[in-house]
Amino acid sequence: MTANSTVHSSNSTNNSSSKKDKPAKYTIIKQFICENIESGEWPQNAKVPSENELTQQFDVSRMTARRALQDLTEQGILVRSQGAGTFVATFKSQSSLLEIRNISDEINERGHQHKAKQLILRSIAVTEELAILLNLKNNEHVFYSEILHLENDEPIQLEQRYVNASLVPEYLLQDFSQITPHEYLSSVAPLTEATHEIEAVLAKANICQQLEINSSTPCLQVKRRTWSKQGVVSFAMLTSPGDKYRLGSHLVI
Amino acid sequence: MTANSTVHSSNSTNNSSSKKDKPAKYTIIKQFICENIESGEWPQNAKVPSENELTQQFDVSRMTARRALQDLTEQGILVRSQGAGTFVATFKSQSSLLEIRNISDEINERGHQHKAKQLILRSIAVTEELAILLNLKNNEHVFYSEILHLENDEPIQLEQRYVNASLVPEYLLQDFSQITPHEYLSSVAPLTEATHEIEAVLAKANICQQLEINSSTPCLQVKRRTWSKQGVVSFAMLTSPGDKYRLGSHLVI
DNA sequence: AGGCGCAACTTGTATATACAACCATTGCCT
DNA sequence: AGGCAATGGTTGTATATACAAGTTGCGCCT
Repeated sequence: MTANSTVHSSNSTNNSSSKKDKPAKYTIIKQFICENIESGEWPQNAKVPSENELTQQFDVSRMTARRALQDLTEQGILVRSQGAGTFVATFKSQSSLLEIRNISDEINERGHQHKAKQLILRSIAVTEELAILLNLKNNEHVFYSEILHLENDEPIQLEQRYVNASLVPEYLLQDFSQITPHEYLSSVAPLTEATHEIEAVLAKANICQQLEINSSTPCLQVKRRTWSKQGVVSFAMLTSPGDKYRLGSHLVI
Repeated sequence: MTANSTVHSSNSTNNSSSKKDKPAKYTIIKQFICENIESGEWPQNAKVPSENELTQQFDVSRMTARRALQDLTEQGILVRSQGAGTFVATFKSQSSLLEIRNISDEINERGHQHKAKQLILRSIAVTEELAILLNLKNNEHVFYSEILHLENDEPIQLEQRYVNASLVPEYLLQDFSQITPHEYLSSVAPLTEATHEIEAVLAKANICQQLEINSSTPCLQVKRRTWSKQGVVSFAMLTSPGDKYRLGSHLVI
């Protein structure tokens, strides 16, 4: 059992600093540039230091300075022109589109009444597809909830949600007629990212039954994956009758 | 398919430009990777060659191979994990709502061929509804265009567009089998803002006929109003069969 | 059989260098 | 004065190298 020597295992935390938060050099340069733009020091169309100037200023190689400029260009913050220089972009694409909204907020904003009917709430077996969607590793569990949202007592949306159980272990204890899954998840694991796929489909028979529509009604189906810092939190499939519900978004370019 | 004189392929003419197009080495590697993914050779989650393997395979330096992988990672096509390798991303958003995109670019990015068929292009009478939508004052004219977009010769989207004639007086002179309305409007009056409404509907009979679908196929219908500095430039209604087209978006919060 | 550590591999960061392509300005020549 | 060529500065592409940091799996040892 090798109890003789103090097991200075590789995990001995020999690091003096509490966290190894030493940022990369190019991130420091990026911050420097962003701060100057934020503060208005460098207005739109202003010329920013060239790669060589940054190289001297920060005592880094040209490729490092270049990477900072390149990253910010890909973010749409800077514009580069071969031979001319690098400039602050004129349109700062602050794409505030598609904030992830709670359907209960939406309904309330219309002055209508929102109710939620919890149909299913349980742990389920992990299929291969689910493992990919939620980016699961071995032996992680998945919770499943099915909730019907009502607007003035009319079905407006069926929410089928798969949740990474290891990230949200107490999901099954919630009462989703009191709080929506979206609200609960946001409180437990704040969102950092989301992807949507939007399709027009004919819903399956069981969904049609819940939504009280006939099988030929076109439905808007949104598949939404949400991330927190820890990883993929949940995958939700939201189905709404096309004649009762629509999506809206506003994009400022 | 009736051979139509107004049909324009933006895929063929674009790539072989008159200039000498010696592509950069890293773009060749990117193409190689994309082709393998497109063809299904490398399915989702498949491991792609490491930087060192690409270095040998293409006889380039590691930084060049790296750039190819990096670029595709930033496009969301690949996923990289330090120590583990590079893999084909599980989710590739089909189109982004976060930027207002040209359907021809979308189709070309999928490696498919885009054609546009101009059905209608004329001045129309101003209804009250249109006056509200386009925020018209007195005696302003409206142009109307109807264009069918084809992906690999299959109808993919019907674009019905109303344009503020006083802001874009030369709209009727354009040939929209050569340039999409979106491209033309962007060049004349750069966008500053846009709103979308997304619905699932059953399309009207004449639209179904153009899209070559039957009347019970659910369609995704996007209504888009776009602004320039001068005001509302155009209102477009984009109708696509739900079984051929979907919208995607990626939102970083 | 099981746990542990090490080695091999992979990606991340960083430097130094070289040349090509492009832009804007300077200054010369007509 | 006007046109044109040279020049210096800037970004784009590419290579070679080095080390850090993370993952995986093999194999030794207990």
